[in-house]
Amino acid sequence: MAIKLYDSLSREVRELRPPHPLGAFRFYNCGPTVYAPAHIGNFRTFVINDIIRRLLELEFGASNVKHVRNLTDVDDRTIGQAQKEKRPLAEITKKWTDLFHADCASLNCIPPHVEPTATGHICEQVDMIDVLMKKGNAYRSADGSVYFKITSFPEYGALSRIKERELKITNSAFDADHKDDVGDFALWKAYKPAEDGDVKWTGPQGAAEGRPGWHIECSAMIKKHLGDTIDLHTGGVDLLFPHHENEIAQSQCCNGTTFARHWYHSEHLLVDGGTMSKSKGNYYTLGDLVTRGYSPMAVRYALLAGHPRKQLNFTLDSLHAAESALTTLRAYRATLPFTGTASDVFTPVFAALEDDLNTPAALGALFTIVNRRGGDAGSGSFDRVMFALGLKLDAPAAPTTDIPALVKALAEKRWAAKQAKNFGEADSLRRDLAAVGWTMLDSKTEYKLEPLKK
RNA sequence: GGCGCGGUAGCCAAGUGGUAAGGCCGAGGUCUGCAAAACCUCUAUGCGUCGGUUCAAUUCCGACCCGCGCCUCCA
Repeated sequence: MAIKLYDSLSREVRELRPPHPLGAFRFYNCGPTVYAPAHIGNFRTFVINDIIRRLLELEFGASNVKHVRNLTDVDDRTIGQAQKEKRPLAEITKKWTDLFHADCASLNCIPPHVEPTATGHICEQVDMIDVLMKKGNAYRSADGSVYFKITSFPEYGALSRIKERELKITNSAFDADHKDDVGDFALWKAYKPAEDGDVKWTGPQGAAEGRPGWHIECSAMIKKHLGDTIDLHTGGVDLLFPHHENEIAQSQCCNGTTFARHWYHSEHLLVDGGTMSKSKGNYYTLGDLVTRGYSPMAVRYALLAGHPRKQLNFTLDSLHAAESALTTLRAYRATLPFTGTASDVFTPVFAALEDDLNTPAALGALFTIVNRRGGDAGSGSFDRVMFALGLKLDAPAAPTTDIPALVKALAEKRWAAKQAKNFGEADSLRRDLAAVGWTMLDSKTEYKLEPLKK
């Protein structure tokens, strides 16, 4: 089968073309800015991109996919955070990079093959800016910054359909900058001692010391690690303009060829029907949800429960639903005969995924099959589905908690009473256990202790 | 103002020009001393409102109402 995916540039669902003859399928996904913990909205995008990665591997073979995702470790926000904490930039970005990696692992996201950083590619960025200045696509401003001249690129706006004249003229746009045109964007930002601390590098020829603008990093890292043309470029919708529009302008003017053959943008996550914000109290990181007793796998499931190109309303109830659904899948997996991957009972699930990444339809198809039982479903074919969705069923439903001695003692007592068929006492002890927040799950020969769910 | 998306059962959420996937919750049942798990059954004559096209519309068209996103560095 072929993977069909919406293309934001042509605005139609198109087949993802096979890798070009010279090598692997080149896939770039805009990564996080590492100045704070990523929130679950960020992870919606990364989980969706993880599904794309998995489908590409299934379609073209794992060795024929090259996946690159960057880390933005120098920009206004990272520098601002370093200044606020009065610590070196690298220390701040290392801390949040480590947490990001840990969260991705918890969510069972396959790491990209290359994870370049902006600070690790200053030369490459400067080189591109040099070329753009020489070609007349960029100019130095009075303060030594360098701007891209959007009128030099007639196709500017093709991706976002935003025309130059529609850009709002804000005060700040003219106050702080020295650009010729509101639409022009920074390739290089001149050093500002009051704001930038000690963060500065030697700039392009003729420019002041400073740091790269945000957009150029992706263009430079893509050029270095994937080449002048890539097969798929993805990110959240918010990046469509200006970030991706600007990437196209920079890369195509510099390289003189098509930048990305396919663009894909996932929609935002809403929480309780609205935008997440710290002030509304609906801003969640993965850590917040784990602290509340939800498993990372349930978070992943919940993030897949809506169509990636539609806003998804995330609620704590949806996490309950996800935990229950995963329990059902675990139980189903346990009933399957041990077999290879030959069966095609799960074809509808893959068909849904390959039809523009319809994850909710895929989950629907999966449960339809699960509920019907029968067919020649076996563990191998089922595990292949779980791989595509990235659902790890062997992960515990919730982190195990240490069992207090008191609870253990009560449980032993009740088990003894039950064995003696002293059911009155056994029931009474069950109530005592509930009072301290625990419950006993009996089987014929043994029991298990679990914390009571709220 | 410009560009774009959406309104489907208590909640979340697919989908189609021909009569509403799936998950959660809820109800009933089987099985367990009880509880839990598991399994079985049930749960939208209805898809924002009003018109139109059609043999047939939730699905196409128009208007309207409501919600959401982006419009210079937010995934």
